[in-house]
Amino acid sequence: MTQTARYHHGDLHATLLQEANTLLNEQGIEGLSLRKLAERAGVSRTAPYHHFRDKNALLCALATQAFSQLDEMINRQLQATGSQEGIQNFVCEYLRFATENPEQYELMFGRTIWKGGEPTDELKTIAYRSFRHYAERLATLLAGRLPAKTDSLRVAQASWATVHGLCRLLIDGIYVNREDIETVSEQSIALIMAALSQPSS
Amino acid sequence: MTQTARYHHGDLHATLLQEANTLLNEQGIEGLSLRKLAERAGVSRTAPYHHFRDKNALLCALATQAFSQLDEMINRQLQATGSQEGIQNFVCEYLRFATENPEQYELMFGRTIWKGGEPTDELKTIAYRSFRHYAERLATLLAGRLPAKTDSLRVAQASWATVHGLCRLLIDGIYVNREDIETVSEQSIALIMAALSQPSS
DNA sequence: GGGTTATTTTGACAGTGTCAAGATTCAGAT
DNA sequence: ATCTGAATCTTGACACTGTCAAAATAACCC
Repeated sequence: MTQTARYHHGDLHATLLQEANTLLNEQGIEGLSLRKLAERAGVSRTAPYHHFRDKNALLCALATQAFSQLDEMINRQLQATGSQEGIQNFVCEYLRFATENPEQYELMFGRTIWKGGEPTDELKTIAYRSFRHYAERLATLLAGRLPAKTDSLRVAQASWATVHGLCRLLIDGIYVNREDIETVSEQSIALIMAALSQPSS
Repeated sequence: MTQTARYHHGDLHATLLQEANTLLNEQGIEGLSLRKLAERAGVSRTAPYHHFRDKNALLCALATQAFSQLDEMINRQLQATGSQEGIQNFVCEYLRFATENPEQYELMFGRTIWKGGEPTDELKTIAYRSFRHYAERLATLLAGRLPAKTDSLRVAQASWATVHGLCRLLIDGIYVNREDIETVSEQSIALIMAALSQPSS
């Protein structure tokens, strides 16, 4: 009954998720090992295996959490307000999300989960839903302004890819200047929105 | 003097690079270990350390090779021909480069080298030079067609980020449909070029 | 031939994910 | 209250990984 050294931890599942998150932020994906994690939780090396089938399962759980934050941010930020400004703000917020939690972002979109170990159904669901929400909101914002042959889904994919690409260049350490990235995205949006102002093509 | 089982390998350095490349293509970065590599080269586990200081050094050498291919492709593909078509072809070729050698691309732009282990000076040089070549050629192609406030460097950064983002989504296994990616990039280019046709803004 | 240097080897160490077997505790039914 | 089965946790082990130290072997130059 004493709080130190009881056989059962009490709520290991939650503790693991929490501690894994701080370990992830501190040391990155590469530094996140199950053994370190177990030690931090004050538990044996194999104890986590009774709460997560795999290391992959743990990572997927973390990524799922992060995606739900992102999804919430999308829905909050992309309300149908003034279009250009709204999009500008969203991108700004997206960049902040990625650069303030680079390791989480890497986990969410990195090959560790998506290519290496199979992503959970839960994760796939929320990830694709997040993008669908983005695409829907963006379509609403751009309604009637797209040239005839232009599919709004393609615009959503292209714009997401652009922001994602910028984030990766920054996060992976290839491009370092955060401010530049911001002006790049601003100019891109301005350019495209200028193109969309003119009807048809 | 017999070709089997002589103490000195003869040209281990080159053999290592070559074998590392095939191992990379077969099993990906995660599957590329120095020990497997050494075994394939028919040599002891620590032999490679006399030709490459680190595993990181080996990876950087591989990436440098790949970047020189990319650089060559850029210079070949982006000759000052008809602008829209030329850019279209370049993007197409870039996508091919990335999707046909996904592991090389991952190595070139991935965090393993850029964030994890410090990139070699040689690698940094050729990587940045490749981008500079791209930016210069693109600036030539778009000369006089950009709106007043638009910096051609920013356009280069944004467009590279877009294609890079698409490649990563594909390579990391997040987005799977290769053909979609192609139409996305085509539509993006068409949209932007349409915007650039109108003078000023 | 002798000595220096380059190359390769074996041995070792600290890490990693994960499986198998045993120990301990909890919860529900009798 | 006690027995029983399930949940939880632990120790031991295995096959990997990168990398260092020290010894062995070959090449090369004078």
